Formats: sequence, C-alpha cells, structure tokens
Amino acid sequence: MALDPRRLLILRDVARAGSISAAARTLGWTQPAVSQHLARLERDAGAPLLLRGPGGVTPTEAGELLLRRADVVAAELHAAEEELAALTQLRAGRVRLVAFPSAAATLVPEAVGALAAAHPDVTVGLEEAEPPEALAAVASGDADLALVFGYDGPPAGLGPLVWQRLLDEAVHLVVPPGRRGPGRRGLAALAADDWIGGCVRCRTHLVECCEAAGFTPTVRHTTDDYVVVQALVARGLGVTVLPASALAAYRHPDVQVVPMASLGRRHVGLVHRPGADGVPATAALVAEVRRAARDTA
Amino acid sequence: MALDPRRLLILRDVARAGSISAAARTLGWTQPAVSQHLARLERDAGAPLLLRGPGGVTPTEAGELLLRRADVVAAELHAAEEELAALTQLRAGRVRLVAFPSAAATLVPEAVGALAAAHPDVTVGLEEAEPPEALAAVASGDADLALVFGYDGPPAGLGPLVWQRLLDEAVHLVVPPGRRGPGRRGLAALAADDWIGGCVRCRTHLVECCEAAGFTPTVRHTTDDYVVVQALVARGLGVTVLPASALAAYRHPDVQVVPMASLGRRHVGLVHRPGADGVPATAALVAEVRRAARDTA
DNA sequence: GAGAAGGCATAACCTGAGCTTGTGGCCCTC
DNA sequence: GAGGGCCACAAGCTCAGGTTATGCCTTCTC
Repeated sequence: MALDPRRLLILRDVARAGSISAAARTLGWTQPAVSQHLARLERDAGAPLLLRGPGGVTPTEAGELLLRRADVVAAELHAAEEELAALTQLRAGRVRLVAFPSAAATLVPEAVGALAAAHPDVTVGLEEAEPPEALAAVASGDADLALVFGYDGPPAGLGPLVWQRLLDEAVHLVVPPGRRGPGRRGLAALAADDWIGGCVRCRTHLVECCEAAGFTPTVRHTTDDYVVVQALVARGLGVTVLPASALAAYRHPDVQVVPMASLGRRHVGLVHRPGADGVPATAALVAEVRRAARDTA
Repeated sequence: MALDPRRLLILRDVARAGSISAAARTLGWTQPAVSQHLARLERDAGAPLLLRGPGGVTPTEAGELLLRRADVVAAELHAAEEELAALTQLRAGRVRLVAFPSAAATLVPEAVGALAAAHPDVTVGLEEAEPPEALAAVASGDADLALVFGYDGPPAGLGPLVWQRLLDEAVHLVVPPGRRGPGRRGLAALAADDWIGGCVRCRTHLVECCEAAGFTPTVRHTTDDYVVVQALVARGLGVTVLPASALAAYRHPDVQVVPMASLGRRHVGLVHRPGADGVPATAALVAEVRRAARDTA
C-alpha cells in the first residue's frame, strides 16, 4: 500500500514519454525494467494506472491522480537539488561565528572580509564571547564556529567538540616605564604589585601563574581591553600580562614588555561540532581564519 | 547528485525521531541500516545534513533545507494514498459510458441506478451512440465503457478492445395485423413489401438477411425508435424486424411477431480497453450491467 | 495476407543495493 | 570506572531490481 516515490517518478517519465519503451530509452534502461516498476506500483496502488493500448499507454483516473502528485514531488526534488548546489558552491549559506574580543578585532575582520569578497552571498553572523560562553554556544547549536583560546592547551570543557589549533603565542609581562624587570626571582618579585586582570579565563591563568610562583596577586583593576590595560600600566597603576598578539595589535609606547616563559603560552584555535567542518560555508570560513592566522604568525 | 526521495523521507524520520537509533526503532530496522542511508544521502547531497552529537543529531542548514522539501514530498505521498483509497473503495471515481439507444432505455438505467445507490460518489457519464461511434469513443479514450451489439457475433472493428458478451437475443419479423405469415418461403415472401429500417448497423443486417433470401428490400421508412416502428407496422405501412428485447420493452397490441431463425441473433455486450476492467469504478459498473443483463434474460 | 515493426508481458538469470549481525569508539551518567 | 546510549565501520547474506530472451498482440506496408 505504501507507494515508493521513485516509482511515482518512473510513472511520470512513462506518461511523458508516451510509452513504456520510450521511457526506458530515456532512462537508459530496458523495457522490462520499467514494466516491472509499473506493475509493482499498480500492485501497491491497488488499481491500474495506465491502460496499455497500441502505440503506447494512457493514464487512468488513478494514474492522472498520481501524475499530479508526482509532478509536485519532482519539482520539490529539483528545487532541493538547486538549493543544495547553491550551498555547496557557496552561492548561499550562513555561518554563525563566536569569537573572543581581541580575536574579533584582528583575525576575524580579515577572515570574514576575505570570505565576503570571495563569496558575497555567504552571510557570516559574528558574536563576541569569552571561550566558556563560546563553547556553550557551539555545543548548543547556537553557533557554528567558535574562536577560542586556552592556556597551555585547548580550553577546558570541550566535550565532544572538535578543536583546531590555529596558533600559539607567548604571554608577556607588561610593566610601567622605568620599572626594573623581575630578574631571576621571576614573578615573585611582583608579589606586592597591583595587578590588572582581563577576562575571567585570563585572570584565572594569571592567578595560577602567580600562585605557582608562591603568591596570590592583588587584582586591583579588571578590563579585557588591551588598549585600556596598557594605558593603566603606562600610568604606573599596575602590572599585567598580555599575549603577544594583543601587543602586536597595539603597543603603548611607554610600557615595558618582558618575555617570561613561566607565564606559559596562549593557544588560539577554532572549535566546532564534529562534522561541522564539512559544511561548505563553515569550511570556507575555517579556511579563511586559518589563512589569516598563518599570515599574522 | 540525484537525490533518492526515499532517503529524503528517511532523513525526515530521523529528524523527527531525534536520533538515528530512534528512527531505526520506529522503522523496524537496525541502526546501521538508517546510518548507511543517511551516509549515502549526504554523499549524494555533497554536504553534511546532520551533525552527530551526544544523545542525537541536529540538522545542518542543508539538512533543514531538505527537511522542508521532504515534508512536502511526504504530504503529497500521503494525499495520493488517500485519494487512491477513495478510488479503490468507490468513494470517488468516474465512468464514461456509451450505449446504443435501446440499451440506454432498459439495461442502463437499471445498472446506473443500482451503482448510484450503492456508491453515490461514483459519477457515471452516459452518452448515446450506435456501436461504431461507441467503439471509436472507447478506442480513443473518450469513453471507458461501451454497450454495443453485433449480429451473429461481436461487432466488427473491435481492434484491441475487449468484448464481454452480455446476452444473445432472437430477431423477430414484425408484420401488420391480419397479414399472413411468410410460411415456408421465408423472407422471400416479403420481397415486394415496404420495409422499415432502423439504425445503419441494423439496416445493414436486414439487407444482408434479405439478400441471403434472394432479394433486395425496399426500405421506405427509417427510424431507430422501436415504438415508432411498431406504430408504422400496425398501420400497415411496412414490415420490419426487431430484436426480442425491443419487443419485451414495448409491444404494440396490433402487430404480429413472427420468430424467424434466418434473421439471426443479436449479440449485446460490453466493450472496453484492455485492462479497463481493473479500474474500480469501471469494474463496478460492468458488474451492475452484467447483473441487469442477467436479470432481464 | 505475409512480413516487418513497435508495443507489452513473462520467465529466468545474476549482480549489487541494502538489509543484517558484530564490533569498537566516544560521550554522558550514576 | 562500570554501564548505557549514541554513532560509524566491516563483513556477510538475501532479495530487489536490473538484465537477456522470448512470445503475443496490433498496426502498417507492400
């Protein structure tokens, strides 16, 4: 009783061709193949669909009925293939990207700009969020791609998500002008200083590094804006740490930058759901972000 | 690249069930079966359609696209099955019947009336036509069923059409009141009479019978109305032949009816295109006509 | 009318699509 | 860390769905 939609399309071909043999020729099949499909369809339908006459075949009332439906099915199928082709050829599509703020200011504009230039009909939605929220957005399906970072490895809480490393960068100590470096004592030399913290994740890393050096930092100021941070440091209001890319993007002329291995390295990467890198629009954006990362490295 | 509509429906089942395993359970299949169908569909589509996450699966942009189309396809299929069921259960349908005039006055009303009573939603279109035109109508597809007759066998020119014999009837000589019968001389005794002819086919048969008896009849009057014919005969305006059923339907009190084997027999039957007797509505009407013929015989 | 041509169905065969079972990996939950 | 749910992958087996071969039908042509 259940109709096979493929046979509906075959019925349509036969009706258009006017005979079973003619339909077989257009399908590149033999006549019995088509004949058997029709016989099966008629059995499933419970009524004759075509009357076999000399020189061809004419639909019955039931046949006409199915032909009307088959036309709709064929149209839907064709439209689906068209839309699908648009997606795979990047003539359509949408990517929802979540990125952490400093990336949004550097990598993202370059990548999104390049994608828009190459494929103007692919739309990119950008949202700023720190790694934990970004991961949640991707995991829940609210975003397709997240630009996130972690210290000394991928961020925690990846779950089933896929991590694609983009670049590692050093984390530097940033101190006011004229201030002497920490020397061999390392971070411990700054135990008494006021500290400027960034986002939650960065501050956590900062605190961990300090505690590894034997003290708990006094975090007096908090901002994740690396321009603001440097302005505060330049005025002597505190010390901080900044990843190399933030300093590459903007470097206040007065601050001192001190490389320190004990501050670890920041790992920047893309995160998406497994398989999402097969989605054409997402893959294209991933490629552009990777290119941008390679260019800035 | 060509999408298999069956897999589209499977995709739909999976999306509705929320996971491949759940869809497999509702389909009564195993999980790998569904998994393979999806893999093939994604290959044909050229893009991932579902992202596999923990606890189930969520459609991609391409997947959503196909799901919308699949909904339409499923709706069409369902509607087609509904309409088909209506046809096979005689809750809908149409039969176009062509019948020769005297049948239209006797068999047809009974049969069509019975069909209408049993299946009020099946519509019957009736048209009157003599056998040759009736056969042409069926052959060309303008009619589904024809009630026709032939003398001493099925009518000529059947071609590929199917003949279903309904009944045979005697053909009687009809002469004015008081007139002596033909006796052993047979038809030849009426060589000098005026004859009343019916339709073309009937007159042809009349002429053939007379010529077999050695003369060519003078056909003075022509009408295919058996009431009119008998009125003419009753007034002594001519002689004629009439099939038994015409005389059973109406018998003028004054005419004499003389059975004559040499007038042959008239064969009444149904004609349809091969396979048309499988069409539910047509089959139902055929059955009613046969019943009516059996009852009148 | 005999033959050729074109249509369809049927039968028998054979390959591969599409099921199955079995297994392993991954994630989450308890 | 044991258990359960999800998935993909691999290998096997069965039958759907092709094929070729054949026969019958009607129509057209000479």
